[in-house]
Amino acid sequence: MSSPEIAVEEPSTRGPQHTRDRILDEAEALFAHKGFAGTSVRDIANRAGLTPASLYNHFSNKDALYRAVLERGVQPLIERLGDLASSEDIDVVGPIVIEGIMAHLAEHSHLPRLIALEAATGGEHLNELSRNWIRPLTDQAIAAFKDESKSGASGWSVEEAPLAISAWMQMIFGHFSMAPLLHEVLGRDPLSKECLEEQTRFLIKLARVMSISGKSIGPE
Amino acid sequence: MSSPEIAVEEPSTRGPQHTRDRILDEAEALFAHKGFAGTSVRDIANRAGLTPASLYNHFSNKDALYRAVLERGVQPLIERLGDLASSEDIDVVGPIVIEGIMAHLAEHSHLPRLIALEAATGGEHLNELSRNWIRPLTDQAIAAFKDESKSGASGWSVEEAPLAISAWMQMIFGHFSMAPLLHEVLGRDPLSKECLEEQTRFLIKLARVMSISGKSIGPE
Amino acid sequence: MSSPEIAVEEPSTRGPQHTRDRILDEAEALFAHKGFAGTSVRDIANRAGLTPASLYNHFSNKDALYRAVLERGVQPLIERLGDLASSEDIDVVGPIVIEGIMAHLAEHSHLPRLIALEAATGGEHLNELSRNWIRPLTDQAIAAFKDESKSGASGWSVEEAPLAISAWMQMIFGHFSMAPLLHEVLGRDPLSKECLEEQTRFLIKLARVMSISGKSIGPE
Amino acid sequence: MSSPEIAVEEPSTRGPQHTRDRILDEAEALFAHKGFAGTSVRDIANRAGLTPASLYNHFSNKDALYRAVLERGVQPLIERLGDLASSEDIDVVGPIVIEGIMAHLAEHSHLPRLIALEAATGGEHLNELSRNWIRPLTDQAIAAFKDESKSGASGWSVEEAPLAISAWMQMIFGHFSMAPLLHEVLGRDPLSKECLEEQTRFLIKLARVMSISGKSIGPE
DNA sequence: GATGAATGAGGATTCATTCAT
DNA sequence: AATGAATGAATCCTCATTCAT
Repeated sequence: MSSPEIAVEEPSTRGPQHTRDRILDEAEALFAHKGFAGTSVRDIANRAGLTPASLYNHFSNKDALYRAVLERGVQPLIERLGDLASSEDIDVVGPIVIEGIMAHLAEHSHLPRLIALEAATGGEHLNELSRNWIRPLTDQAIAAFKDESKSGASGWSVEEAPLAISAWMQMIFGHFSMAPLLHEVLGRDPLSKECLEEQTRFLIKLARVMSISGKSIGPE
Repeated sequence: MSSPEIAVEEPSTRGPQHTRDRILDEAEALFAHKGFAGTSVRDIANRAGLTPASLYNHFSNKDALYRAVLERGVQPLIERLGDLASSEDIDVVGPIVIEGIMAHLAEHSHLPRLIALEAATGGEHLNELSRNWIRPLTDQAIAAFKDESKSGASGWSVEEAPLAISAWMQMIFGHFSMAPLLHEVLGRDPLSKECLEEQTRFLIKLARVMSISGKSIGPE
Repeated sequence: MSSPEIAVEEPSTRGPQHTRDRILDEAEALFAHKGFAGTSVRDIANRAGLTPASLYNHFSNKDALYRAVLERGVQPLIERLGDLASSEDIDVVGPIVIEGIMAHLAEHSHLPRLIALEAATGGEHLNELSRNWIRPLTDQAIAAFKDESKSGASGWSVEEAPLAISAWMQMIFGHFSMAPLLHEVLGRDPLSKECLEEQTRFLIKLARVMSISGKSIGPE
Repeated sequence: MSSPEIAVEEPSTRGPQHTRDRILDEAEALFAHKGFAGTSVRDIANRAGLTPASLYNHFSNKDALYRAVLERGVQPLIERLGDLASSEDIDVVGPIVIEGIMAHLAEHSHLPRLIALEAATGGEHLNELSRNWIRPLTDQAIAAFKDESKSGASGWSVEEAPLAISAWMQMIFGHFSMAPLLHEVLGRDPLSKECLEEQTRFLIKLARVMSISGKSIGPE
């Protein structure tokens, strides 16, 4: 139940760095490591250098804290993805998007785990999480995929769009959310710089394979 | 914290069907839905028609119960996979393996969620889980992939084997472990019969695409 | 909480040696080591090679078992003491009584601890314990002491009889009931053969000192 | 299991008198009456006017609480004894020491019972109890006794020092630790003022007898 | 903003005991 | 005579939360 590797992001500014942020940092790390139920308010508070009672000066609830963590973490991720994806030429943009996502997730590796936990358990916040954040994104991606498949260039049918997007989501998120398992199974830390680069290259290559070769094959 | 949809597998034979199995059934469902920490022994016991105290006549611990759930669930899965995968012609076997896995997971959809939770949190049992069950499987799959890539047929290099296997793992497991999220995002239940069939067809097609077209492209 | 040194008296006749006695043996040892509340029926049963349920075929409750232990242990002790003490010439008998008591207690060292626990806590059974067993004994001893002091030989007054008897009781019982503490404090095991012999000699000498020198001093 | 006679030391100042001390008071009384295992945290808390949960704001453990009780009780006792015993002329000081100890124990009669329970069961804390508190004291007493016996004045040999000290310890502590039993057996409350005075006089007399008459007798 | 103290609800687990087999 | 399974009550302790200071 111990998880020693949880790093304090900015230990330099211990006192300031606005308490609220310190709480959010620790909460994010703990929620990602132990899930909502497995994380105690006391743990979060103590790690942030506070009494549990003091924490309630900043967040009204454990639940509100959790939501705040989710929002603070997910919002910029989504924005970033939105920025990256809102372009035209998929062939050109694809690699850039993939690289961008991977880089961002690498720097905020708690998030995919957080989302994976929510996704698997169907937690209470899954609803707003999916409605507010993820759904807009996937809708956008699905639309883009459909555009391309309609043009007949890819070899994938329009109906396959959700499946393809889902598959990509899983491959990208999975690399981070299952990092502890992959580390044990593959013998390498998926979050290490080189491993991330490899994975990024692999995904880019896969994207190319999927988009090009679909043509020459046709539906089944 | 709501979990209305948890089904009792065989409500017909309430009394018999040996208590121990009833406990394991309920525990599996609850652990998969709420995680280890989020699941109370009382809940499991009550659902199995027992007092918490009685449950301790069958399992010495919440932890031991969890391990038993894991083992009972994972072992046949792994065996099944092993059986399926131990054959020769990948082009022929591939689809069969994929169909087999998908069918099995569909019938035991708690497992992927259970594993995803363990994988994300790096729980205490992750170690034996990976060492005893998952690692043998991935090692086998990686070896098979390497064989094929060495023959030069696939267009993938030997070094990419772990990445590919990892990707496949995530796509297959992800479909189940993120089912609640996908349900919300895509508007369809990933566990519905038709959705499963589509997904299976999609993965088979993707496998074909990857193995054939890799050739005509080469490394990056 | 472990107490490894608890010996099984007769491991030769494991099966037979009438279960009931095996239970009593283990119960005596455990009650003496951990007190009534600190001893669980399960522990006793398991040590006796039984299921707790089976134990209830021999004793109707934990309490009845405790009483049985007390009785089986105390009765022969008291009888022995009674035999020893029912003689005339204190100067001659004294040493024999002391030796006898010490020898008996040495062989049943659980008893003094058991009694000390009851005595200190004023447990529920203290009443019958004192009324039925101890009181008759002390009354007898007090009477003997009074006889002697009346004769003017000892230098102790009649009123001091209870105090003297009490003191002797404490010295003799204390050597056994505080054995664990004395072991730590004095660095020697009070139950070892040589230590017992020393203690016996010391007490005999003390008895002589008390009975003789009282004369030459007088009441304060 | 009944313990009707437990007195609340200072019921006057119920609210204040710092909660922590109230807890310690009640815990001391209960531990002494029922032993560690027989005392429930709930009981202690309720008697101190608290919820069990609140008690944990003051002590992290039942065990920690027990240790605190032991320390708070034993420390001043030991200090007192140390003060009393650190003087020169045994013939003069002896009575003063005995009176001092008896008076102190009379006012803190829980302690001897507490120690007797630990001593009899060889509890987990016996080790530090003996090492930190009791051993220093007995060592000092033994040294003093040896000094005297070396001077040839007492008639006791140096080797008998531990036995003598042990005997005295048992007589003094025993009077309090076996108080409930003695009350039943002797028909008088050993903690009553007159009984205490008698016992004190008796012990002083006994000390005189031992130290003086030893001379004229010699070793056996 | 921070905290010590308080608390009701609930956590896992053990207890002594029963009963059908 | 022995046992596996069941249970209500009690065990110690943690939880999220509140409130006066």
